[in-house]
Amino acid sequence: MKHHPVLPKERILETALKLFHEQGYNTTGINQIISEAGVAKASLYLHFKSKEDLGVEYLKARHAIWYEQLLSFTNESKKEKKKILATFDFLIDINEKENFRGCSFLNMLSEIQPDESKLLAVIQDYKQELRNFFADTMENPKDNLSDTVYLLFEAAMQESQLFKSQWPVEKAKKIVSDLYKLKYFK
Amino acid sequence: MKHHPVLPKERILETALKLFHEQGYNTTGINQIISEAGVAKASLYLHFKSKEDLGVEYLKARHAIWYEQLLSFTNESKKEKKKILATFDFLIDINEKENFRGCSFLNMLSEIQPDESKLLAVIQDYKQELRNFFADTMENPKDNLSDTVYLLFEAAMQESQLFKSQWPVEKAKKIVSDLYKLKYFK
Amino acid sequence: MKHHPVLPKERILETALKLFHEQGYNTTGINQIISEAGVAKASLYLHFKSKEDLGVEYLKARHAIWYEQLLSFTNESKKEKKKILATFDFLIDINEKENFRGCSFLNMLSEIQPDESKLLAVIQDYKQELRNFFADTMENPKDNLSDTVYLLFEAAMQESQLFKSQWPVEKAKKIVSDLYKLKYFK
Amino acid sequence: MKHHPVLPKERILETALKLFHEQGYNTTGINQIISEAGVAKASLYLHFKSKEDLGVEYLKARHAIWYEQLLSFTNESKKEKKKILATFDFLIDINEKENFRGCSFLNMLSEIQPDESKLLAVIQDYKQELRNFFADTMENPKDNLSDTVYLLFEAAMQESQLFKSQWPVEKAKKIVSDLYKLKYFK
DNA sequence: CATGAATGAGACTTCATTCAT
DNA sequence: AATGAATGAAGTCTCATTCAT
Repeated sequence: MKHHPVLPKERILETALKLFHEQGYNTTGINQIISEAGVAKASLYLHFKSKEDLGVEYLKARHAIWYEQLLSFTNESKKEKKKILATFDFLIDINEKENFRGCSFLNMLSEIQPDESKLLAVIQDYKQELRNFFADTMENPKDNLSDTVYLLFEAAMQESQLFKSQWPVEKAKKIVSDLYKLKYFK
Repeated sequence: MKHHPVLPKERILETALKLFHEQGYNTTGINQIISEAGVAKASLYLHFKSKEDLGVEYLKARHAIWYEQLLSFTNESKKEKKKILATFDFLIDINEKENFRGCSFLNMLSEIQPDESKLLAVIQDYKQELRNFFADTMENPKDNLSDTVYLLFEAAMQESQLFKSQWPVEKAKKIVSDLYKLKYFK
Repeated sequence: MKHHPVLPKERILETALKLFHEQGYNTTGINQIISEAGVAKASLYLHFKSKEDLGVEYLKARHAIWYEQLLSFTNESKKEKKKILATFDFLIDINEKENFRGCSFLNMLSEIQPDESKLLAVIQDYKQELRNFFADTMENPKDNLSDTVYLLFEAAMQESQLFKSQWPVEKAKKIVSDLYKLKYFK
Repeated sequence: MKHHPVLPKERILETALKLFHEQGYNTTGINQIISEAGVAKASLYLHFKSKEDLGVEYLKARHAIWYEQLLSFTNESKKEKKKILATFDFLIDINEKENFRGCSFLNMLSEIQPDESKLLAVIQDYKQELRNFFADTMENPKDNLSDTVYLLFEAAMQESQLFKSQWPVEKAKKIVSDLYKLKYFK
């Protein structure tokens, strides 16, 4: 646990990234983080004002990674429908790689208290960004049809975590595909 | 804190019902529960083997209440479409009454660890029951179209908790209504 | 755990006999006893005034069993030396059967507090009885030579528990045998 | 309870040394230790991983003190016989000073469970060291005669704790003295 | 910049005992 | 004679945070 090449701050964030996602925010204690990061306790509080602050940085880092992966899936196609359907392929991929741990942001949402408003604001921002992504990707801006996809996407993530199965993703993908055929999205 | 009229076991469960739902499972300690229930600590462990066991009983009680309320909304109509749309009215009602605390079951899902398998099993059971409810309510059994509604319903709950707003429910309800008009559900 | 043929009081004592000896007095809780005996908690306090009282009854019952086994070994011979040496054979036998749990009385001695005087008195009585047994078995009353055997016997029990090995018993037996040859015991 | 001069870790160990020896290991709770040491609970767990670990440190510290006292008694003589007999004088002294609390190591032996293997290993080590001390002190290595003394020494400690009396020590000492006269030890 | 020591508050669980039925 | 419910006290251990160095 000693003499890592990277800086303490990075090690802390990396470790938090792993543990908060795998075990949850409340379940992961400061002690486990510093122990696995190989860092002194005071060092954590030197770089992060509080656990909530570390939580915020965790969400930021997680968002960056998550979003990049999403784009790498959607950027392979030019057509709207293919781009949209590719988002569900991304979910299948991440479910497999991360063993159905679901959405980091929704998971933290369930854990936070009313007084942890910083965390809530960050989560809302990133989810709004995802809504915007779907809206921007879909050509027809009329009537927020993109939210249909957004809601199905969110449900797919949540339900595959719940049932530890890919069926919700596959079903959501099929629903979206059918709706395209039905000209639901004009 | 003394001389309550009801039995200790009931007081414990009632208090847990309130606190687990309002504050979350991990955030709510055994001490707060017994203090607010006006009961000795050993009394809790007399009636519930562990906190996880109390959590299971909480989910059972919550399910009973929740499901009854759902049915009271859907039973007001005879027609399928109206029944289905009424489920979203139920969400709007409960969001308002409970200040957007979202779904007890999904919230707990985010908090539990792999070793708390009893809790996961209970959550999965109740969600499967909800899936079955939609399937049974919708006449056309072909192709599990009912899961479209199920997924939108789940997303509506989750997203209204996230944004502290009714728009996801209203949007989901409109989507379902439009799909009926489009003959999506045959 | 239900509908045993024997009386509750007997079941409690039998269970305590097993558990106190195997696990120790303080380590064994009242709850485990009643659970394994299949008896209500109040039933225990109906038949035994307190845990200490149950402890006293345990020592009595244990003594009866232990002493009977000891006599069954010594009664096989008529000669003093053979009788004495047989006591060590008894130790070897009981060590094997009970997996080196040592002496119930000395074990409890280590656990009791100054205020548990009833237990101490019982232990002292039974150990004095053992001293008397050696004194009565050995013909020559002069100078309490029997205490040499008593002390070696006690040490053999204690040390075989400590080292989880029969060597202390075998060594003690050999020492006594040698002393006989040396005419130490006249 | 505040502003003690020595470091918390030392105060904890000192207090444990006193309480474990006087009251026993299981009977002495962590709460009493920190209360009498004037230290926060978390401080105990900062310096000692668990109660068992504190128990190990207690045994180490106890051994150091005990052994030093033993040597101070035996080092006063050059001759083997006098050295050996001095060990029993040491027992008489410690019995008096410590009010017949017996041997810390044997007392803990009676309390520990099979899963507390660290403690058992430490106890066995120190007792083996004592065996070696007798073997090294006695010139004639033939036939492990030193174990005769070791066993009598152990019994003397145990039995004086049991009977709250010096007679077992005095008797053991006399036996050893007689054996020297008998040329038992060659 | 980095650290190990120290802490108050609280986590979950079990103790031996009593009481009303 | 027998029981299950109820309890105050205590059990071991961990929480997020601060401070002097």
